[in-house]
Amino acid sequence: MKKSFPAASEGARRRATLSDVAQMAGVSNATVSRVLAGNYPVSVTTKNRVMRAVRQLDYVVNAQARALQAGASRTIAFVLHDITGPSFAEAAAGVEEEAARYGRLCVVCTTNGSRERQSKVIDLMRAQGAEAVILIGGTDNDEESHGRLVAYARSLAAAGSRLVLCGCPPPREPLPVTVIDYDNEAGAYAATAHLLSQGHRRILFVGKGEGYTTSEARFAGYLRALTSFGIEPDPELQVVVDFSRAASVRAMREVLARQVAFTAVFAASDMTAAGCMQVLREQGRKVPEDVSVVGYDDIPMTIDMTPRLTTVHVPYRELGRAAVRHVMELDPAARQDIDHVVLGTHLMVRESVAPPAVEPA
Amino acid sequence: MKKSFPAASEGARRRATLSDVAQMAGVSNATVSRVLAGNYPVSVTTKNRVMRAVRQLDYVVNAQARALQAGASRTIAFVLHDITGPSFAEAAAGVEEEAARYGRLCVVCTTNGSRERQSKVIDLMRAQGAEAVILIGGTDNDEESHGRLVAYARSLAAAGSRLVLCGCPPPREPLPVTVIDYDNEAGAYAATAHLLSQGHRRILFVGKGEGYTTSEARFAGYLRALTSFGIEPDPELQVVVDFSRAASVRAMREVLARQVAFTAVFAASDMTAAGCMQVLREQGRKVPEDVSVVGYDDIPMTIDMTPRLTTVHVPYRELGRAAVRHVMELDPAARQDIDHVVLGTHLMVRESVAPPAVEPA
DNA sequence: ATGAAAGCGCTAACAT
DNA sequence: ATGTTAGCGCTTTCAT
Repeated sequence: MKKSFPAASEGARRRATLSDVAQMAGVSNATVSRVLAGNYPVSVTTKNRVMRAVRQLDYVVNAQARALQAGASRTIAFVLHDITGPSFAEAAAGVEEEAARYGRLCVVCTTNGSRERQSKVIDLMRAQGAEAVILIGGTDNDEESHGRLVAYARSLAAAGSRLVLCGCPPPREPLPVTVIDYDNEAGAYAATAHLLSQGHRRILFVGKGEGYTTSEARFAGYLRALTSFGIEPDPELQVVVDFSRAASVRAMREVLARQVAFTAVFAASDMTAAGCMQVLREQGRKVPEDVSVVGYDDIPMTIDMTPRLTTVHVPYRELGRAAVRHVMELDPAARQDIDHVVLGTHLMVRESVAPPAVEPA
Repeated sequence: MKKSFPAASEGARRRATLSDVAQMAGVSNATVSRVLAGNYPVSVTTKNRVMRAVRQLDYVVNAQARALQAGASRTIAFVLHDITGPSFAEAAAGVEEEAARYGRLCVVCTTNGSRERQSKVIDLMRAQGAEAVILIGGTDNDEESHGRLVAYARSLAAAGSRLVLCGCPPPREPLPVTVIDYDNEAGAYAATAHLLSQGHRRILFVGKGEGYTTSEARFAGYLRALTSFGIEPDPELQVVVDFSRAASVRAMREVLARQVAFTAVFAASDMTAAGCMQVLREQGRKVPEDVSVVGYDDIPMTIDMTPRLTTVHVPYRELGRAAVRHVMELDPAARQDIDHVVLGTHLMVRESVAPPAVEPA
């Protein structure tokens, strides 16, 4: 005997309000509010009556009404290109985790790298009254992007919110912004130096994305390591591609076809490394016997690659956490300056690097 | 000369309201509202004056106020265990993508599998007035879990919202719920049948999570395939573990230590498969020459595994999209019944399966 | 074409 | 300890 349930058969019933509770409990609105907030003395008997009504009506506050009255919405916005990227997902987890700890809601928006969509999202978040808007990922390193960032920071600040930049360098001018960065350059230096100290001299850099901050910093670290080992950088060894897997596959095929000589690859991201390794395997070049490979990001799948990928660990989860924590703990009075944090990176040595093979005579 | 910017130096200034705009433009609130909504005739000159004020004040609506007035909040909630799992991330992307298409905001909450946290999150979402609450992932298959789901569905429905279950079987009783499922059992059947048709007879099933819907359905498919090939299931070949990588590594080591004989592994998830392959490799067993392996989920990293993993493709992104679409397009009047959709799964044949090696004489 | 005013659900000051 | 009331920012009748 299936008994149909009243709620559904009545369709979308009006949700219970605080007044409903008050009426049922025979008290005033204020009393109900006080019972729920628990920040004010209320007699035990009334409290019980109110709580019974709350349960009976299955009442929950209207967050909109509360936010309107409070003038703040207890939400954190997280804006990224694509939640599917493992490193972004990791950062998102950090943000969500920490937001939950502070009792904040976490709104996620993706932009697919579209500037237009980014602007729209920022406005949406201002409309929401988000306490912070966390932008993750490197940015384009041109005047126009910088200008947009400045505008975002200011309009957000003017509304009592705060822009947080994750994983990109701080703007050059004073701006009400929090920057949680990690040491991209040092990680790249360490990775390259590792290769050099194994004896590699011709190291292919794959992922020289021009005008993109993350990419530029990694490339800079590569260059610095080369220089400090007294090696002249060779433009032929610098492959310009974005961080996508597909792009690196294409690029790597092209490099191999051109017969460029190299004994090691420093891929600017693990995805890039995955693409390179696929092509190397296709062409019968063994990693690390024939070619050593180092990646960047230390995404979880690196340990399932064969050989396990040596890569630069980036603390993405902590990046997300720190972003939230900094905003939550920042004294709103002291908010005008740039608030800049740099997290460390370090090399994870695994199995994709070996000394270069001796030249066949 | 660094000019300091006014907004920041004044600290968190009050954000501009519609009244501010009205005042600056010298019109009434109603007029501003109408200009912004664009759903009402307004003279061109007034419109221009209003728009100028909007730009000058950098005004954006207060979403809370609007939602309060409208009685609806244009947000979709997405609740999952852990955003870091590649398949969940994929589904999340689908939800976000489709939500954006409908102009909805997407709130993400993780529960880490805690029931307590799940309840809290549901209430939070009721408070937010989310139009839909999408729960993704299998559920425990016990009375208590079922009871919770019933309660969620009803209280959400009572508030004009809707519960959407993604990737789990529909509840046994009529309930105001939308279920977007995929054919777990058929996928498992196909995977197992593939192995069987290659000649494998002793197939290890890793990931028999007891009382967990996803796991049970996959196991059922395995069993059915065995039966239809006239093979007696062997309990020794059924390994009980959750879907985590770490658990499968432990389990696989234990199985190998026990010297259980098998020529193929059907892992109930790709993560499980990754763990199994790691252990197999550690112990010098080649895939697929010595042991064939099939996974489940088809997460992106499967193509970077060596050998590339043969696995069952699950349309996670479409799952997320369908969840949103169904709620958005459902006539609220027709909302009482269970709304059930089943998406298909199919086998992705790659390189981790080969016929079993001939017994060494 | 525009304005005045009520009210969405809640909290907090101000009574009592 | 409890009630009354104003108002958060917006949309939307109802007037004009």
